[in-house]
Amino acid sequence: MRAKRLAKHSTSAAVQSWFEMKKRQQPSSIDVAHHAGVSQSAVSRTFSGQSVSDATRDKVLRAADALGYRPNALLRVISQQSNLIGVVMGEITNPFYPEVLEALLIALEERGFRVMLKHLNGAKDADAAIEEVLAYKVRGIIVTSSYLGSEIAERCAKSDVPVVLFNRFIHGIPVSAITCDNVDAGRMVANLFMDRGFRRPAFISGSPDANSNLDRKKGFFDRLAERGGAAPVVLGDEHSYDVGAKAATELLSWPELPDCLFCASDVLAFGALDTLRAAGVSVPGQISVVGFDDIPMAAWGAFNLTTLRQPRRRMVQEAVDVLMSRINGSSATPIRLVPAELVLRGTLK
Amino acid sequence: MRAKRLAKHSTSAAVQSWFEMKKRQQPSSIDVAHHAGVSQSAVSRTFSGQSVSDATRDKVLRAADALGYRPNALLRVISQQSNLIGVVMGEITNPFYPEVLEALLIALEERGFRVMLKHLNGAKDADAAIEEVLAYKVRGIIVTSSYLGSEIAERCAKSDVPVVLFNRFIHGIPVSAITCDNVDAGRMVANLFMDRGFRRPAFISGSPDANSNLDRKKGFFDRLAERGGAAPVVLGDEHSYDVGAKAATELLSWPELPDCLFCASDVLAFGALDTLRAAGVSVPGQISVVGFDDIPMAAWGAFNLTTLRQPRRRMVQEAVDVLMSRINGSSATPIRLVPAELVLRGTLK
DNA sequence: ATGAAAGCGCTAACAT
DNA sequence: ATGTTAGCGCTTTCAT
Repeated sequence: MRAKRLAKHSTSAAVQSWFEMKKRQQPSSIDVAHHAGVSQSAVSRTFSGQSVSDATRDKVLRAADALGYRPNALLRVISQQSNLIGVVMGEITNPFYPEVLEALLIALEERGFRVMLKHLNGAKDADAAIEEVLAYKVRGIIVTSSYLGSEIAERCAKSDVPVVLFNRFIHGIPVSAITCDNVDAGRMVANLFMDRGFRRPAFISGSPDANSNLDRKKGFFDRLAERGGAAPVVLGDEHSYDVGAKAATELLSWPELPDCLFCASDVLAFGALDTLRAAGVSVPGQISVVGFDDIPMAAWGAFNLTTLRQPRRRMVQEAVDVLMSRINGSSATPIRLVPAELVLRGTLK
Repeated sequence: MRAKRLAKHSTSAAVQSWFEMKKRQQPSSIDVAHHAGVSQSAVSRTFSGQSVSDATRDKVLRAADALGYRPNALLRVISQQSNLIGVVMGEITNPFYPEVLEALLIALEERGFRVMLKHLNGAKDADAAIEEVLAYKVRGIIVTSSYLGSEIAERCAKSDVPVVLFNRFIHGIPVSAITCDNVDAGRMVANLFMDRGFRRPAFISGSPDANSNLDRKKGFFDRLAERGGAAPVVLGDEHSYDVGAKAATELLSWPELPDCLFCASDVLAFGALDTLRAAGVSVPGQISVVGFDDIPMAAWGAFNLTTLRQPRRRMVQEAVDVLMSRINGSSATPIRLVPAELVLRGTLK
């Protein structure tokens, strides 16, 4: 009966290969049952922690051990529900995200879930990535990408598996989101610059497709305008050290150097800082620099960067909490804006 | 019939809740078949890309769309083989690993596999983590942890799913491994220091449990001894910026500063560099510093660190290749030592 | 406490 | 080309 699935591999003559292949097969609960001289359900009960007599349990465990049996955890997806969570993540090499990923893994595994990780390459394949993950009957999805388009979000909303957006929110559709209050953070930086009396602001931007980046920019620009500040120079188009460095090089060719610089992420700021300093510009003497994220490196002596901290741990905690309550039946799809925290360090005069 | 599984949730009176719950269920191929007026196998064939008439395919797709049906990709684990790969990874926040993870994800997804990611918290739960992943009937496992003990490796060898170790190798058991030739790299650094005429070497160590760390140290120490160099001072016990900084602080209190410093990882070197420079020590004027890994930050202006590059891409490529050949039936369990490459930058005199 | 038997959603033989 | 019928390895009734 079990040999049936082997039929296609074994010719009628090659009887002994049966045994070979049988050995290769992972043993099933039936095999264990036979070996132990009990019913298959006894095996199942033993491993799912139900009431079994000590004698039976003992026989089962002994047989399982002998055969190297391990219950197939995936099969719970049939009789019960899956305990898989899909995590779709872009920009893994931006130091902000490994921190997030680690926290997510810990929080989810702690609650008995396993994670299927899908890599996102820019904005374009977000759609396919989510479809893909959905095919594995995950119990929920966490998408950490600021590139997410709203069409995809709508598709998420249509699917009956709860989706939580991390670092991106979209109003008007029933999808939860946890994100730093980027607009407000941008305003904070504008206020900071105005309060200190700076006159010539500049902004180094991340990807123009990234929502978080746009929000930071918007808050910054709007608030400057409200307070009658000058419109900032804009440079950059991606979150990377090299882009920050290139933007700073461009700044240096300006007739007049800006006196304050807001970078949409810490990595951008690092590139700018290194370039400015290499050119003999004093930071913060001649120009103040503010970053965003507060990744661990921002605190390092080489940078000592004033920045806006995204409270990662808290954001992850909230994201997981929201996902859990949706999995447990809640239909609420809250959008949580977590305030960024200003971290004053040496790059601000 | 399908309502059966709902029985436990619905009381005999609450007939209408049946419908409610039915809506919540993900539709099955049978539902689609009914809706389309075809057999269930027609649905299966449509989605597994077998020969179906255009008319049937059309009916099926239309029905599937109406019902929001999506074939359950996990179930292939039953009739066929799983396409899941377990990736077990520690130290995710060490910048070396996100690079590795990204490359792994891309390579594996490219070949049609999905990854289940398990976080490893130090050495202690490696055993449980691997067991856990094994329970999901993954097709193969990649373990990236230099903390791996040989007992666990043996357990991997016993399991019939192929395991590839990344950054750790163990002789004498049938488990493949891809790792940088750490011993040789350590020797390279020793040679470098001796060639340049340094006399007072120091070494900042990562975790004493980490095999890669020990190998680097061994190669370094052995070669120094062979060439009649002084035995180095040893500091540190973990791969982190703070440990590097603390170690450097200790160095500074020495009566005589070492003239060359080998750090077992780039992050250690960064901490040491920042601390030394902050104390007014000239690098490389008074002391030369060499790191390990060549993570992207090592090339940044702030550090410009001389280091040993681990050829990440190539290592990942090899790891995936070896895993694939094992999955495709090969029983060879090669151990590949990839040579590190010296990258000369500004911190070496 | 235990075994027999009926599914779970799908793929693959088999039959038409 | 299509439908029918067995399974896949497990969990869950249902008897005993």
